[in-house]
Amino acid sequence: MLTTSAITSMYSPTRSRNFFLHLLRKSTTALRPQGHLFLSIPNPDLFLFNVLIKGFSNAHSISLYTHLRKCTLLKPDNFTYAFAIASASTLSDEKVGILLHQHAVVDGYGLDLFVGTAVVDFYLKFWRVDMARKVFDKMSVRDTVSWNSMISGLVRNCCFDDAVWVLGDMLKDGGIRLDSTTVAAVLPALAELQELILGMEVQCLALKLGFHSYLHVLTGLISLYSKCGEIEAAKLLFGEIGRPDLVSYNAMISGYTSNGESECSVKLFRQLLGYGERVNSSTIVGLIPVFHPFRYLNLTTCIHSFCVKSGIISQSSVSTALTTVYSRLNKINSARLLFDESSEKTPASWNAMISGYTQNGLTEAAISLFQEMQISKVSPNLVTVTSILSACAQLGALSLGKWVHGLIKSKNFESNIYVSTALIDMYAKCGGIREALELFDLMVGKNVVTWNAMISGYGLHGQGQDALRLFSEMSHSGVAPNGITFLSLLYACSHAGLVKEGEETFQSMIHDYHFEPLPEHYACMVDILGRAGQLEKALKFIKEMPVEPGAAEWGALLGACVIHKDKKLAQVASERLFELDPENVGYHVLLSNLYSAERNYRLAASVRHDVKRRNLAKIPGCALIEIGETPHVFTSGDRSHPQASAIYAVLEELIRKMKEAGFQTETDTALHDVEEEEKELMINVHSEKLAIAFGIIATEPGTEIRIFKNLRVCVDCHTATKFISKITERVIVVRDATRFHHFKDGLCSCGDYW
DNA sequence: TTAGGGTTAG
Repeated sequence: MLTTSAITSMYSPTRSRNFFLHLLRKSTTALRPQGHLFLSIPNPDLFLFNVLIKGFSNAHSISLYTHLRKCTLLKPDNFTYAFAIASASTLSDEKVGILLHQHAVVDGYGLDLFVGTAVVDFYLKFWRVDMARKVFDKMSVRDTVSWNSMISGLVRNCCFDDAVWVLGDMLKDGGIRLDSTTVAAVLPALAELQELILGMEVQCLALKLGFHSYLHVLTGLISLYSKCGEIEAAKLLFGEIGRPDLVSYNAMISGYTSNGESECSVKLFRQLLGYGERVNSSTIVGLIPVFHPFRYLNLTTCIHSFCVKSGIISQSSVSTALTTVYSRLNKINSARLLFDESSEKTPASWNAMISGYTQNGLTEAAISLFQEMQISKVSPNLVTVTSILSACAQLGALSLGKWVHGLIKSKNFESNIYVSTALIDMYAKCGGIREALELFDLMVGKNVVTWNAMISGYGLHGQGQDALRLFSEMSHSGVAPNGITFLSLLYACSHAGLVKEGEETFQSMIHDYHFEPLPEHYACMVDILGRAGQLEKALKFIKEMPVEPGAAEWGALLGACVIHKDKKLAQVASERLFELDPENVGYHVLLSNLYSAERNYRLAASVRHDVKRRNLAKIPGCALIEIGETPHVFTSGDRSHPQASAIYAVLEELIRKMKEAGFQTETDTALHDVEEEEKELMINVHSEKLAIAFGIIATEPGTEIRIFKNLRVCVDCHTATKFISKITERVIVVRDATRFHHFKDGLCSCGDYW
């Protein structure tokens, strides 16, 4: 170990400076300024200062620099600045580096090769791409290291296009040779951009220059090929490595995973464990996409216990990755346990848990954890707000959504594409289609998800033509549609009763866009035809499908049979459904409704009995209304609300007025085999009617009433709401399980089509 | 040189 006194004794003109430097390089980690021994050296020269500034390369370097300027007559040179600025890059505060840069500029070293390179690197580490770019462009002399710093820094800042452009400039600059670092730096950018051809050119260059077989180059190439879907090429390269290290294993594992070859991925992972290799967080993270609901649960448990045994569970990236894995497996309790046990909770850990909840539909849990996060003084970041917006959208929590929007504005998160897309989706799903459109129109750089969110928003509100118009705009904008785009379009057609347009979209998807329909697309077509009453055509469509029809298609047909009261076809569909998906209670309910409507109570009862026997519970319907920021939830026949008696009185009065205006209770599809009068009573206290009645009490006359319902709105409530909107002169917006209904002046925006 | 918590359909 080299102590400060040792340095002092070594510092004599007789010793060779190179030898001294050599010793220092070997043992800088052992160096700590003890007292001010060094500073007591008589007349230290600039060389010694520079060597020590470089040697420490941390906050001590900055103290030395300050001492040099304040307590000596020495003048810093380009080396001093280069080393000091490089040290400033390791600090958490950017102010020091900016100040040093200013000093260097004043002293005329701002664009020096070494200083410039250090400055570029510094700015890129602090996410100031523009400043780095400015300095780099002004430098008259640049070497391989400065080009490499620029390229790797741009990649770190996710400026992949720029990184590739800079490589192009570097190649044009004839005097500069690229090295293996250059190649390794640019490969991730090419992988991210899926620039396979350019990547192959870079590979050729690496071959020509003789560093193709370097481990870090090969690893970069494996990742490039995997991300471009060329898994075979990646496999070949992996085979070329004699003794792969952990990093190349990780690249190959995640390559298999992202190409859907889960089995290979898991096999390689097991091989890695078999070699007794340590696994790191990247390995686990790279495996995440392998985990689907109920797959590899055993493997997860093994990985988990491995992480515990080897101690890497204490790394927050590992426990965060495992939290994500458990929530992907729908094992949300295990995820929560891990989250609670993790000692160091980074923003990513919070986000993994919050998004785990939203992705499993546990929106209330997501929101309450979000509140806990704020109590813990962890500041929500881009990812947090995106997840919370998704929870708001699912829940219809407009007031929280608006509050989050305010937070986003205050933190300047609006320009992020995930955030703005989630905002559009939130507004659309909470009934604010106008607000959604305003944000959408203002957005620059929309991706396919953004377009999909807006298209499906239109669909949700029954604006089928607008959805189709937006799709044609999308086609002109150069963003390629995906499966979800077509699904959203088809749903938009379905909700708006646009049969011809739906069929055209389906055909265009296959023939113009060469998109192979998935089961969901077929099901959606069945839904379009079936809802429109073309039941035979729907059946024919199912029978002529090139793939075996599944529960989705038959389910859509059964739904249509119930709407159009076709018992015969319903029996055909349900027989298939009970085989294909015996656990699903929804089909039983649909069938029972159909039998009830036909007054065939014996059959209806037998279906219900079947449901009971198998312990398949029907989801109870409930409706939610927000008054101010307080949500009020009602279930059918609910009397638990403090204002229950007032609510029931208003409802009674409304029903009297409705009947005067010609309203007749629709009891056809009610489940129960009871007397007409009694059925009417049950139906009149459906949750949404109670919520609307409360809305009328709790808001000023003329205020729009917004209701959220977990199930599809029933025919009777739909008709009733139309009457109520006219009688009370209110706009009533109801979001049910599949769409929005805007009631006004006795009419609904869905055109009675839902 | 590997990986990373996030948005769209139902």
